Amino acid sequence: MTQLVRDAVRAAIAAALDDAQQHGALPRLPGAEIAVERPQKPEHGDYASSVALRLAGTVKRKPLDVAQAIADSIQTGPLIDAVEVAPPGFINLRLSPHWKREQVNDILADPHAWGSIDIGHGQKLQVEFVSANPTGPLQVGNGRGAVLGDALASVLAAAGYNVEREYYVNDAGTQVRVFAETLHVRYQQHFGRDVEVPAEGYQGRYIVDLAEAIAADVGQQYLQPEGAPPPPSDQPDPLATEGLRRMLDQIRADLGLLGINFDQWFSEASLLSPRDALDGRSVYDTAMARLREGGHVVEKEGAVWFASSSDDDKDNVIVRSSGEPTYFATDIAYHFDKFALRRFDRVINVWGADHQGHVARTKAATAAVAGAANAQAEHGLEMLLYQLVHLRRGGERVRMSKRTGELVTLRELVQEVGPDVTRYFMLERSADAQMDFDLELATSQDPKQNPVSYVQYAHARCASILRTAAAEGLDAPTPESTADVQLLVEPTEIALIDAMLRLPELVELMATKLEPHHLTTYALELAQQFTQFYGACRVVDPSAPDRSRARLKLTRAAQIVLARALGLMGVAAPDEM
RNA sequence: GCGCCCGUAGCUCAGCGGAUAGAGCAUCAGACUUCGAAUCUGAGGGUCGGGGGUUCGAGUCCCUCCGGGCGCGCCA
Repeated sequence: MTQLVRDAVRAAIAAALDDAQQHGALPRLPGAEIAVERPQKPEHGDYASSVALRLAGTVKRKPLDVAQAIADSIQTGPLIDAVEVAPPGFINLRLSPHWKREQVNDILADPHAWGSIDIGHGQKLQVEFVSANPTGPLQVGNGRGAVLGDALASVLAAAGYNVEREYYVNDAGTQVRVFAETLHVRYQQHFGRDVEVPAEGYQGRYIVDLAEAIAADVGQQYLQPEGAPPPPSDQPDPLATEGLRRMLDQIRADLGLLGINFDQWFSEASLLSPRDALDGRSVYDTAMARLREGGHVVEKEGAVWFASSSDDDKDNVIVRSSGEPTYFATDIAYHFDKFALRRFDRVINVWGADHQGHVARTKAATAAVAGAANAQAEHGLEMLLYQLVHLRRGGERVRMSKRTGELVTLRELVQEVGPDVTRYFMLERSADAQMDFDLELATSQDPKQNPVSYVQYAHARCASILRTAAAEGLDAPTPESTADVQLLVEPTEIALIDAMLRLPELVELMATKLEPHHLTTYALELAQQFTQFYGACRVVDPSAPDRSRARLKLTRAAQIVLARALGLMGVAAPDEM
């Protein structure tokens, strides 16, 4: 776990501000927020604060004077080496190079800890993502949610949360019924019966394949007598169950190809079955009872509605006039389960932007149904929306729909370009950015020109240098090594250390704002800094063994941090390419 | 019509209210007897969609217009 350097810098400035007021260099002020940032230009130091610019107005002094008064009181020491004031009123701080070099030893001391911080305090946090209906294979668009959710979960774990990854399996409701009907038709067609897929059924080829695979394995055992009426929907349907099981297996395998594994596959249908812990009632019934008791339910027009107390939303139907619950109703029960029964402190649902209209009502309903049992239900639910992926093939837009059956599956994409490129590409853009995925471009892309290979190459090169050093008989850069990191004085060496030092604060930023896409930019910059160091500094040099051993430590540290950045993205960190 | 998101270099996109707006790709010019050339060095390329406003300071915040995406009470 790493204490954030920025916080130490901020504390030093706060103390200086306090000190300047005590000595009368500045008038008494109400507590001001101290903004600390990383300047873009190296000549502006490692950290900068604009606090003087903000205060100048209220104390009616020139910004530069205020900055100077604060700067004069900043204590330099082992961490802060120099303080400068720059127009129009910035305070620029430089960290001690000696301290920076020592951080290399810290990175080596606990390779798995670098980049881990503790803003989560072990709070129980769930990231729910993908959650695509198990009525068809995953699409390219699902891949974006998959990659985003998985990287976010990794980032939050690095930030000190106790993270669970969950996939909500919609194995109940309308879509499953349509899936079952279609599957029955295809299954019967396989045995030569003259039946048609209903108009609202799934037209896709994959469901024919599924029916044939089942028929090949089990024969005719699910065949109903010819012309028999369809079984009532509340009866178990062995063919549908088998079909769903196989679809889920395929989804699980597809996600496995991307290196994504869930802790929990949560069944929607399980919300409807009785539970001993709830006195034999289902989660669904319990949640609905809570809603009624809380006065959140109104009945009108023959249906049951969730009465919104928020201005953002209107009333929404939870039980249709037909008596059937809506998707929203089971969703309320699901979130009741998350907060009231499983007691998560925070839940982040990663949703496609087409679900934007559900955000307000789901939050309101969650607070209403679970707020009494778990206060976190009031504000602990957040939705991370990602814009949908538009596929193109050349200039042509590819329309996707499970129902019409024109599909570009995630599996096809991953098999074509590989999991690492898929993940990196999906992660490169912010969730808010619309994304065009040109299949022609993606599949023809020269791997040599891919940013992900560049980063992986830097990692592999670290490994290669370490191998060469071992062959030359130089001792390994272990934490016990007596190599002196203070010999790292070249500009490219310090720049590389600077890049490594940024990771903990980046993790904090990503975890706070739920923005894992910064990882790609960071990984690229880190790889560039390493490559520049490599170009400027000979590491394995028998004529200068002490310096070689110091640079080996730096190389090993760079490998560790590159591996961590790649690991958070879920991208492989190979020792050879 | 209303709500959310987007508009930044030729292309794809970063950019926590701060200093001369960045990267990758593409283009052009150079660099391998040297630890991995899947590399490096350099160059060109921008009225940050338009217009107002707030601020010491706006690509970033507010208003408005234009363009694109998604959604809008008994689908999921």
